[in-house]
Amino acid sequence: MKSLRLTKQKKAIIDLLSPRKDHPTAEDIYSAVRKLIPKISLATVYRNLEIMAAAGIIMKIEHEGLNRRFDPDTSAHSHFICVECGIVEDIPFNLNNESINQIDSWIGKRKILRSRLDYYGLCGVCANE
Amino acid sequence: MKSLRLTKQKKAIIDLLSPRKDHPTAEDIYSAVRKLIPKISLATVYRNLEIMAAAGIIMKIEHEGLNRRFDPDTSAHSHFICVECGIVEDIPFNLNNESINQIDSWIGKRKILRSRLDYYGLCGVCANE
DNA sequence: CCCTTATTGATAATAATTATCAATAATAAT
DNA sequence: ATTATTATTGATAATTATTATCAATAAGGG
Repeated sequence: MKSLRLTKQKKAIIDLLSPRKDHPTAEDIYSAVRKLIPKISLATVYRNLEIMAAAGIIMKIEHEGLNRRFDPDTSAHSHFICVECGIVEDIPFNLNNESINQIDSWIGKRKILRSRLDYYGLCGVCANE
Repeated sequence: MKSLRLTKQKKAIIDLLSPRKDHPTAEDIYSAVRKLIPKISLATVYRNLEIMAAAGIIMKIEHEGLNRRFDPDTSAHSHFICVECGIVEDIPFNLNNESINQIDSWIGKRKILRSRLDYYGLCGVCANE
């Protein structure tokens, strides 16, 4: 009977990620959490981020060209990715379900678990250049 | 005046990719094209795939957990990714623009270049297990 | 044909993530 | 409580996909 232990490492990672809106990478989180637990290992950070993502506590987000990032907001929402500077912004609207309904007849035996709608472009700063 | 030369390597890669519906990786294309040009280098395959994707001749597709794949179909279309076996299927419907319109007021100075709507789930085969 | 420049092939380098494994910490059993 | 059991950690090695390097080759223009 394996139990999931909420270690001080996991707690520190969650506490650190929770308030953030900037979708940090594992490396970002590592350098931040090191201020609290200097001896924490990068592997532990990766490991626990994956475990917590699998448990649905946080969300793993992967986008073209960028390395993996993590988001404390697990609700269905879209991201805007600047192709110039790589910033990832939340889009404050939910993905509408029309496209999902549209493909109903195509689905057949397939089972759709989730969808992802993302936007790529230039952020406010990069658009002025 | 740099010109883009359609070398026999590029031609072989396109000819090979064009009829395929299975979204092969660079490695897949490499092993296939080696039957035509045994001495072709993996680097050449990667290089030319990137060049042709940048030129808009083919499309580069990147999805969570999978390595980069290439698609001869450059039209806007969604993909269905099986989280079990990793197969990438085309969804024969276009992304509707409603979600894009919905975020108009949020856009501000941002410039949206493209969007991507993908579905994750279990394919017909994997759903029966 | 020669000259210039793009492209190739071979290989080294990079970089992010994952695996390994002995040491440690947490919980459970006695 | 003390010991036994099991999960987790930290350190580091391994992996793997992709990118960079660079001398050699090939292509096309004049």
